[in-house]
Amino acid sequence: MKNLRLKAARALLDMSQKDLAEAVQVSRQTIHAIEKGDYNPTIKLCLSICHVLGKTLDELFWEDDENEVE
Amino acid sequence: MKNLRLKAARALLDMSQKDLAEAVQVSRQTIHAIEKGDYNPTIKLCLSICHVLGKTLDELFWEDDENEVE
DNA sequence: GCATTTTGTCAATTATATTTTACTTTTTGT
DNA sequence: ACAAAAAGTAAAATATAATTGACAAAATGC
Repeated sequence: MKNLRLKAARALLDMSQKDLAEAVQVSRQTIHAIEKGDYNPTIKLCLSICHVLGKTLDELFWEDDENEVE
Repeated sequence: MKNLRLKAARALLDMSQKDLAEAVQVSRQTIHAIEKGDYNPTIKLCLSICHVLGKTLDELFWEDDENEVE
């Protein structure tokens, strides 16, 4: 359920969870929870994250079995 | 803000709001609100809708100014 | 090894997505 | 024109996304 693509995209820009959280104006815990796969963010937040990380929805949030863990 | 692509994709399959609502197990009002653009659904619900309608997240929920009204 | 940053985690609160019921307005078919 | 289905709308209740604060564990740099 982990979103490793999000983690990777963030790493590619050398951003910490805190950096991303501030960029999209949510709490650090929210970013952590999304990466961990604990719960489902709103589409609005997903879009904000995509814009900051320079990715599309399909690239970060489309789910095929290839891109997930656990 | 209206999501006309969702409406169109639904029309293409000859599904009513009620049909789609039942297929993704939410209320008809939720589908209506999403099409109207009133609020932001969760990514999980967006993914369910995509699967039922045979579209990707980018096709239905990516926002460039081309695809929206008002 | 030590200090600092980053990440992981938890509980309690707040904001908001979603439901339910109910009613009105449009659309569609005959 | 009429009936039936579909779509639009609204208020109150419920479920859950997101916040906040605080602390522990792991990673990074010196």
